[in-house]
Amino acid sequence: MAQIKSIEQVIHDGAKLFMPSVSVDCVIFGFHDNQLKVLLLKMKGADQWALPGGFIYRDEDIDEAASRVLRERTGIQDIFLKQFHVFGQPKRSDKKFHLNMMKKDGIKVNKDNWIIQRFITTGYYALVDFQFVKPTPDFSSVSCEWWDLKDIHELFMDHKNILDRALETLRLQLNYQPIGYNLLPEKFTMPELQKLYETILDKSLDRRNFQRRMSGFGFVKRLKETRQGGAHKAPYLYSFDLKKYKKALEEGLQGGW
Amino acid sequence: MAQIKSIEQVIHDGAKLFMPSVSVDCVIFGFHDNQLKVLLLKMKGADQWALPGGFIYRDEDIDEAASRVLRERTGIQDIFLKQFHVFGQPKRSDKKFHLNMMKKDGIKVNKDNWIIQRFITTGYYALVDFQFVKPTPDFSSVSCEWWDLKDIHELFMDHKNILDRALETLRLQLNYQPIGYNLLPEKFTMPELQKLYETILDKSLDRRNFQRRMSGFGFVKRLKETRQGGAHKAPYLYSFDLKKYKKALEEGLQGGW
DNA sequence: ATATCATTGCGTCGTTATGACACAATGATA
DNA sequence: TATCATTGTGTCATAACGACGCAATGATAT
Repeated sequence: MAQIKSIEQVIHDGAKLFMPSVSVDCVIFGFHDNQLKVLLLKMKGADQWALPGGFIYRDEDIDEAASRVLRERTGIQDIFLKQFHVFGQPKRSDKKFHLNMMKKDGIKVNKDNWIIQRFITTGYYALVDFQFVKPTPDFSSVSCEWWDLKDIHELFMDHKNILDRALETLRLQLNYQPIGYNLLPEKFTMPELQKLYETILDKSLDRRNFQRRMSGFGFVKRLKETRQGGAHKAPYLYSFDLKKYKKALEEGLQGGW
Repeated sequence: MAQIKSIEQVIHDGAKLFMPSVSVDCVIFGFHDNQLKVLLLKMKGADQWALPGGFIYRDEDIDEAASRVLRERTGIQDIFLKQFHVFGQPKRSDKKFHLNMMKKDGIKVNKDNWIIQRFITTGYYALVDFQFVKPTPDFSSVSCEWWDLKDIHELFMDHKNILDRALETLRLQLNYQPIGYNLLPEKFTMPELQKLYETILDKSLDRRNFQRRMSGFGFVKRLKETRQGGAHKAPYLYSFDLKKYKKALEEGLQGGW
């Protein structure tokens, strides 16, 4: 499984290497400066941004394919990753657009080539610790960057729709998946955790009730250190008790937000 | 899009009609005699039961393909249907098994035929009103029957795994999807609704607290009729106020079970 | 040095929701 | 007519929740 290095290679060898008709797209979430971020690729030959994606090798598990894409784009080995939806409308990819894009880039491709057939894609969302990511573009893109969630309005193909669905899934799974654990660094403050919840839920929460409830769950432990350097009172640092966290999530955190 | 009538036809025309590599499988839930039921197919040429499934026509939405499978197996037009997971392990289908099965059935198939390639399948779960279903086998099966959930132990390929995942999804989405509405007949009793919840959650609930809480949500309305014919006190009939039900589900029913 | 001020940590209070259980009403069966 | 499983309604103590008060902290301004 040699890594793909050019569009030409995909066009030439794709049909042989990969499964036809199927792809994966990844919504990679990070959290930094109290903002939810998404990793995007700027595409070659078009002034558009896209979600990182890829194809499935003929003998590769689809989850492993997504995991591989994640590794290649972020440099991180073990990443929290979940499927959330299959996007299978016949019109979701625009053949003419693809052909034009490649033409611009000086690439010749036959009209019945593997790459411009209809694809059904499985959407994955991933949660990463922002600080460890080394954004790396792939063969189809010129750069790979973190975007602030609120600044993303238009994306390649149906990728904005995919992103919106990922966010919706994140919201629904907040009580069932270790979302805080995977998005935050090992040590974090209660206001940071709250801000993460508020961003995902898109609503503000009462600071004191949030603290009480979160503490009540019993899976965050307060450390003896405080976060220094802020302009005000130094808040305590916390970390997750992963064992207790996962146990609590199995049943689902009780109550709504 | 002519309906497929025989295995021979699929083998012969499949590659032309359908997308390669992708399929759908449906876990069709019903509720009858206070039991959760699943619709299964008994396969030709093998003493095994399988989930209803199908392929995706080259110009068909994947959700529509699942919907079509549902229509053909149940005779019902509008069915509640949700994707829940993609099963994409390379080893999930066993080429040799398929070849043997067809051999038994006296069907010749080339080793590189479309049908025995690797398939990635998208699992859907469907909720239907038991009484309206007319179970109908497809080209690959000799019969189509309702099975009691608790009697299903082994299925074709990885279908038992798919079923288990569907059930897990049902459990997790109980507070977010109109599951009661779609599984129960228009009029139902509170004990019936409770039994449905208990079956899905696999735990018993206090009758009186269940009634209080369910009434408190405000989307079940008590009718003036009672269910006659039972051996004991005749319970009141209820029906859903669909508008209020859906509104409540948007935010998710608060609290756990 | 001292006052200012946003932020943090901890607590109160009234209301509501929850789990556990009691008891009377119903209506087919014995 | 008595019996009995089942249904409808209610009680009560406890826990959880939302809204809010207030003092402690520590960087910045005066």
